[in-house]
Amino acid sequence: MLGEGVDEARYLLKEPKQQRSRDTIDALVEATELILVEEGWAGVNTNRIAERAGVSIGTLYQYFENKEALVGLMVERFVAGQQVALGASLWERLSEDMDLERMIFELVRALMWTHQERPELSRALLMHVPASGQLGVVNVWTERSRVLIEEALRFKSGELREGMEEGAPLVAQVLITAVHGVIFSTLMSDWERLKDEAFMDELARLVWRYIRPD
Amino acid sequence: MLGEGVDEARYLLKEPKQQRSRDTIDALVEATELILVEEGWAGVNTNRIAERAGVSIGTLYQYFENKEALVGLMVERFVAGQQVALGASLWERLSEDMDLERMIFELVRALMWTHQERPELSRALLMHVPASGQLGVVNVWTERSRVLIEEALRFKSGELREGMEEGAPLVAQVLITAVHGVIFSTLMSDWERLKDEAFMDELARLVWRYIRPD
Amino acid sequence: MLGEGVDEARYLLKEPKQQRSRDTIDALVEATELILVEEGWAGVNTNRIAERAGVSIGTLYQYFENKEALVGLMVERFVAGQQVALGASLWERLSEDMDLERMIFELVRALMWTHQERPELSRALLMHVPASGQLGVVNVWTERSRVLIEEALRFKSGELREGMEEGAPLVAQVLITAVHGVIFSTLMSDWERLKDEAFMDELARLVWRYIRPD
Amino acid sequence: MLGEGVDEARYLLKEPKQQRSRDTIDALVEATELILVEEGWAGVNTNRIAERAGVSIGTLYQYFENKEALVGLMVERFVAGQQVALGASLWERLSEDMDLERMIFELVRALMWTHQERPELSRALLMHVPASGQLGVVNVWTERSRVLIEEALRFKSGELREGMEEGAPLVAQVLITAVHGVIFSTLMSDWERLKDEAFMDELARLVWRYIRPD
DNA sequence: CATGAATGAGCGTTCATTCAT
DNA sequence: CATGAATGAACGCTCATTCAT
Repeated sequence: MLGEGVDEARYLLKEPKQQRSRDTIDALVEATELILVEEGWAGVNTNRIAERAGVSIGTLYQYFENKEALVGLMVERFVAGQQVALGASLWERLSEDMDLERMIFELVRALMWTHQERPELSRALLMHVPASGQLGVVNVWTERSRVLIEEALRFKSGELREGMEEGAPLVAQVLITAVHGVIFSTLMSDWERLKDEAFMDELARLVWRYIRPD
Repeated sequence: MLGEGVDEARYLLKEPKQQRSRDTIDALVEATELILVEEGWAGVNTNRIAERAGVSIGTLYQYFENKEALVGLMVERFVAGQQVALGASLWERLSEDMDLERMIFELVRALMWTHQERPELSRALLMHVPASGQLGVVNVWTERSRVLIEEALRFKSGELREGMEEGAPLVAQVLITAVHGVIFSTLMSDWERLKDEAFMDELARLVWRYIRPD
Repeated sequence: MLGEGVDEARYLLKEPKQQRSRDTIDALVEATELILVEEGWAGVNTNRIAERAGVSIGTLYQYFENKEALVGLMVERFVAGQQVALGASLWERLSEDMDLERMIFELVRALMWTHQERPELSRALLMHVPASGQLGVVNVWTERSRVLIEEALRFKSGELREGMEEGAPLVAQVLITAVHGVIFSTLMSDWERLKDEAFMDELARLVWRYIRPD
Repeated sequence: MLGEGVDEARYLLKEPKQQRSRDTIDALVEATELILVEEGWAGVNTNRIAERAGVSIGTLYQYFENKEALVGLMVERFVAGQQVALGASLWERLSEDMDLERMIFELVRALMWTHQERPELSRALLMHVPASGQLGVVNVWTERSRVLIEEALRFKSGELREGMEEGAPLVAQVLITAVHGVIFSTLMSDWERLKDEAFMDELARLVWRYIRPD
């Protein structure tokens, strides 16, 4: 199965039982995202978040122990959402009879595509969240993607070059490191290029040439 | 020529004329670095910087218009220092009669080496400084490295595969994007691996297989 | 008559008619006591009281106009309880044919005994509740005890020294002031000593030597 | 020697070097006292203290790590001031050729006198400060007074009744416990009586009759 | 009636910056 | 020039209380 449930309770002081509560929490998380994107990390403060979410500051603290927990949930939701999107994208793009080269191209497109929908948020999170001590995010993000890709590649190890006998795991690792590395630096400098097909293909080619037999 | 002068005046309220002023500025910049590395961005505040530098807060504001300017100079110096180091490293490692494959390996090592001397500072800057609006840093860093590498590769375009006729510029771009991407994500997750030779060689192989003729 | 009815209605928004209401009120008062003893005055907040009492915050405000009223009732009940205990204790300990000296010793023991059952609550109330504006408590407490004692001493004025012709009222005043004074300062510093019999006897001796004939 | 130096540094973040700093600290401490007396503990908040002291809130936090430290210094100064006053008062009132009875009367007057100059502050501190966790204050206060009195009584043990052979220490203990007890409860109920000479004399008589030979 | 989600004034504290000495 | 005392806007957070359901 692709994607896994998110343990939101970890970030919440009490489980929301009514729809009203859930709406409040959603509004708070979305306000956090919005402010982060529009004003950067410096603008993210609890009073402003509450105001923007249309609730009082007291309400925020009914559901979240502190600012960190709220930001944590936002990040968690973002990462989880991207994993779901990645899973769905892979499901659509891949078929078992594809050869490895084609598959690599599709994997790269799928990976980049997850950052195209809300590139400003991807970027803002990448830039700002580490600064607030949520370093693990990037790692979790990377690790979960790696697992998805490894699964997708499971039956293709026969098409790898010599020296890559360990097969899918290693390819997944290389692929994810290179692709995420490129995504990260692109997000930081010129995120429009993430939508450039030629750029994607070039990146896929980088991976393919690395793993194909000589 | 490798490396270019740094326009420090851009960050300073007045040009330091005596050695004493220069010492004060150096102390402030170094204190900023130290605090950033030891306590993260959250610990970087002007009062603490001044205290650690052994000067009064008033003195800090004699030389810098605001906190941003001081941080800016620190970053600028760091990037410039790395460029000089990279230039020197390339100068040592490269010779004109190397073939392209060997050169790629040396280039990758040179690029990674610049982050090995003060990896905590590289990492801290990457993680924390963008958050304070110094986004350009990474780009400047990347761009300057790209120029250095392009220069080094100038006469090797004959050894590239077809489809890379544009030669050195493109290779430099790919190389720098991939390598920096990997460096960035490694700094964020597991910076000890930056010193792992096998890791460096694998990265060089990635690049080499991308650009070599079929 | 020993002890008088407590006017609980003064603290309640509406008279509880069913047992269920009375249980709710009791639970709230007891939760308040518990929290005060365990966490001090700082821990006493209405949300926590309601939670600990197992009712909703809204219910608390159905019965009490505000926090002060709830605390007031708790204090009132405590003081009233102590008066009843003191009355009962005197009833047990005293008999009409005792001489005054013996009576003094028994009175002192009775007074101290009322603070031995829940010394932490006595202490917590003494320390924390005045701070919230319930100053009168201590006076009421003292005054009611004085009345009880005065009654007990009514027929002993013949055994007093000269200069104490006013008899029981003055002795009661001195006794209560000295004993409560000592109880108060002992509660604040070293409440274990309240159970020390030698300590009680010394205190009784203090009073006795004061009032006895030369 | 009567009275001992106060370790104010324990409460301050940095030693005040200029008169200006000392004035600021004094203003803050006095503002704290004033607010405590006028509005009770509930009115004591750092913003108001700063405002009333005529300085900015930032200045308060230049000298005090937190609210507790400021309150601590105020209490410390008050207790120390009272000790000095008590010492001076004893010095004036006592002479070596006094008999014990006279001495007891003077001691009681001296003890009560220290609470007559600023009875509202004595009372406010007694009522409010314990509630904020500074319980030790009362004990320190009592203990220091006990030492002063013990010293004053040093050569009078010959005039005690049998059973008080331990002499001065025990008398000092009894005296201080009874007198402070009475002072405490009087402060809480009717502090005007602290100035009532007949009341003082009655209290002295209580003590004297306790310790005198039969 | 009971519930508990929501409110918001106000608290303790921080830190970039100014300015009298 | 250097100093460091002073400033004050703004932050994270609490808790007594209200009110729609």
